[in-house]
Amino acid sequence: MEKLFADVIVDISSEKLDRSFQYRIPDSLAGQVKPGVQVWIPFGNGGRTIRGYVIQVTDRPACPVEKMKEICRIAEDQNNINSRMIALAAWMRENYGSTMIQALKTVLPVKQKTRQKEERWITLGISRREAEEQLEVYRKKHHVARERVLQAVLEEETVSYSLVRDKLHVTSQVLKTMEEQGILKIRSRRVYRNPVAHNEQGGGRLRLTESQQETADAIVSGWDAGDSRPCLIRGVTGSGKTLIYMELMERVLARGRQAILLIPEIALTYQMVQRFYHRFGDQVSVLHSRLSQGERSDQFERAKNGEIQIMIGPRSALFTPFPRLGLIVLDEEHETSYQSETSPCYHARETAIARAGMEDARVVMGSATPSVDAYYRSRLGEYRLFELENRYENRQLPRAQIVDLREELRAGNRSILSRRLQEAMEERLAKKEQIILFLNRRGYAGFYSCRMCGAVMKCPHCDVALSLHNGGRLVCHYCGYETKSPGTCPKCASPYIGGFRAGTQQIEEIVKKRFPAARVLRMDLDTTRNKDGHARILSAFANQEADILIGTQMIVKGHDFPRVTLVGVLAADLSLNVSDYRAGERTFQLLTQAVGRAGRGEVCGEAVIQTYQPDNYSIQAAAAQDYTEFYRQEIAYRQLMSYPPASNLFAVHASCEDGALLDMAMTYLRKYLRKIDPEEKAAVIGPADEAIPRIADRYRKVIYIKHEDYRQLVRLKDQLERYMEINSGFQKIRIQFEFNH
DNA sequence: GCGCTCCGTGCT
DNA sequence: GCACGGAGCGCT
Repeated sequence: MEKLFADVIVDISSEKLDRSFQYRIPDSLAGQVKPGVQVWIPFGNGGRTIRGYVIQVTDRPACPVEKMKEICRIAEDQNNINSRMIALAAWMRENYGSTMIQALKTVLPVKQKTRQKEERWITLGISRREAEEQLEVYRKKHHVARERVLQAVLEEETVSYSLVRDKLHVTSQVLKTMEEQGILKIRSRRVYRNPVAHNEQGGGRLRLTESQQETADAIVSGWDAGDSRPCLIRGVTGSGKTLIYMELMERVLARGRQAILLIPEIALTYQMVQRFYHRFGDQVSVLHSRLSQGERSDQFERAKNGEIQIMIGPRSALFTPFPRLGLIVLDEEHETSYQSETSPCYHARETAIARAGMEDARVVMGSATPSVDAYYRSRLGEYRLFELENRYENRQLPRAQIVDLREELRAGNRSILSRRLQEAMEERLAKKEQIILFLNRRGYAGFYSCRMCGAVMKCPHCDVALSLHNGGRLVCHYCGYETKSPGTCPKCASPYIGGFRAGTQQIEEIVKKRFPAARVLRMDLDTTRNKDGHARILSAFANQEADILIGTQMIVKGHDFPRVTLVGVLAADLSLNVSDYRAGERTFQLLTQAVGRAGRGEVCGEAVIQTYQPDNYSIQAAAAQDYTEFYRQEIAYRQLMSYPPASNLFAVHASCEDGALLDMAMTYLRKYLRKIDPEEKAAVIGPADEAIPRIADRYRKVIYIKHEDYRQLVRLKDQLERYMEINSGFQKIRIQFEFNH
C-alpha cells in the first residue's frame, strides 16, 4: 500500500505545537518523504510556509483528507546543525523509547516565553516633517495608539521598545505595521549574559607532567592515524586528568573545531570552571541547572554563532549546537548523573558516542573508578584505554582500615562510632586537622511509624515511607509531598507514634556529645535546602570554620579539602544492600571517592571504613584503592549472573494510573515476547513491580530481558514497539526502554 | 509562533 | 458605524 500521508512536527518552541500535524504527500515527492526528512509545509491561515520535520509516513489519514494540506517541497539543506541535532533526537528515540517530540525537546533548546533577551529600540523611519504630517493623519483618523508612538519618537528620537509597549500600551502588531510602512525603524541588539563572572582570563597554563603529556600525545596521534574510537583515561584522583582534557581541547580548537566538557552537576564548582576560564578565556561558556530556559538558549545561540568554542556543563550540555564539534569529554565517566531520569532516559556516554559518530568528533572519558561497562569495553578494544597511576607530585594514597562493626557490638560498643574511629578522631582533633564523616545513605532516612500497630506513614502518591525532617515535617523523597507528622496514629489512634531516626542528624548529636569541644557541620537535604546552601557549607568547611563535616554522598564529590586527614565511613554496606546488580560497583565507587578525600594536602591521610560485611570485595578493594582487583571480581560476578556488560539486559519499564490495566498489559507483553522468541533464547524476567511500585499515583512495572546478542534485543524491542502501537490497550501506558542499565 | 476572529470600548 | 485593543483559538 502506498504511503500517502506524513506526520510532521512543526515547531517545538511553543507548548501548543508540540504535536504532529498530518500532510498529504504530493505524487511528485512520493518515495522521497521519509522519517527524518525536513520539509517545507504551509501552516496556519496566513499562508506562511515553515520548516517541518517528518516523523512518520503512513497510509492512514488522521483527519478528513479535504482539510489536509500538501507538503510543498523537501528542504534543500538537510545537513545544517539543527538537522544533525534532529538526527541525534531520532537516535535517542530509537534507543530509549520516548516519543519523537520528547526527544526533540531534549535536544533542541525550547525557547519558551522569554525567548529572546533582546533590547529593541524604536527610531523614525521617515523625516521629521513627514512624521509630523503623519501625526496629523493619525489624529484625524483617531489612530490613538499610533499617535502616541509617533509623538514619543518625535520627542525622544530613540525610545525603548518595551517602554512603548508596556507604558504607552501599544501592541507589537501596531509597531510592526508601522515598521512595515516605513514610518518607524526597530533596531534590536541582542544581549547575552555570561553566566559566570570571572576576572582573570587567558594565558594561564600549567605544565603537564611526563605521563600526562604522553597520554595526551598518544590520544592525538591515534586520532591522526584515523582511530576514532572513544578513549577512556583511568587516572587516580589527583593524577591531573583535567590538564589532559585542556591539552586535548587546545589541539581541537587549533583545528577550528569546538569542544564540550561534561561534568556531573555536583562537580560543577567555581574552582573547576575558573580553571577553564583561566586557560581559555571568553571562549568558554557554562551551563548549569540554575540557568533559566531563556539563558540556556542564549548560550546555545552563542555556540551556534561561533562566539564560544568550549561548553562546560552537566549532561544536557551534550546538546550544544556547535557548528563543527571536534571533541566531547566526559569527566567522572562513572557518575550516575549521566543517566537521565526523565524521558528520554538517555545515557550521556552512549549519546555522546552517537553524536560524535554523526559529526566525526572524538570522545574522551575519564574516571578514577570507571564504570564496569566502560572498562569492559576498553578491555575488548572497543575503547582505547589509558591508565595513569601516579598522583600529582607523587602524593601518597591514604591508608585505609576496615572495622568490623559486628565485633564492636560483641565487645559491647553499641555506638555508631567504633572505638578505632573515636581514637583516630581524637588524634586528629588534637592536631587541629579536619575530619569528614560519611554516611552513604540518602538524606535523613528516619521513617515515622506507630509503636502500637506498626503502621508506617507512607506517601499517598508513591509507595514509599515518608521520612521525618526537622520541625516534624514528613517528606516524600520521590515526589516532594509534604505533611505535618500526626500526633496520634491515623490507623489505631494510639499516641505512641514517632520517628525512628538513623541519619546524619542523629550522628551529629552523637558526635557533639562525644566531642563537645569540636565544631561540627552537617550537610544533607535539610541544611542545603536554601539557595547556595551546598556551596556555603563546603566553603565554610574549607575555610576551617569547623573541625568535623558530617554528610551523605554529596560531600565526597568534587571538592578538595587539603586539611582533611581523616575520613570515617560509618556504614559502608548501606549502599551494598540495595536491589540492583550494580550495588557493588556503586559501593566501590563511593568508598573509593570517600577514602580519596583524606590527605589531599601534604599530610598523609587516613580512612576508617566501618562495616558489617568486612569480607565483601567491593569494600576491601576500596580500602586498598585497587581498581583492577575490584574489576576482576565484579566482572566474574557479572559473567556468572549474565548481567551487563557480560551479557545484555533490556528493560521495559511501564507505568499507568490504572493498576489492573497495567497488570494485564504487561502479562500480554510477556506472552507476546514468548511468541516471537519461541526457542526461548532470551531470558524473560517479570513482569514485576518496580523497586518503588507507585510514584505520583502511577503504578510501575518492569520486564527484564537478557540475551547474549545485543542485536537480537534490539529486534525484540522493535517488535514490541510495533505490537504496542497496533494494540489500543497500550495507549494509556507509558513505556520506557533501557538497554544495559 | 502567528494571524484570525470575537468582543468591548471610545469616539463621531 | 468605525477603528482600535485585548484575549483566545486553531493551525493537519
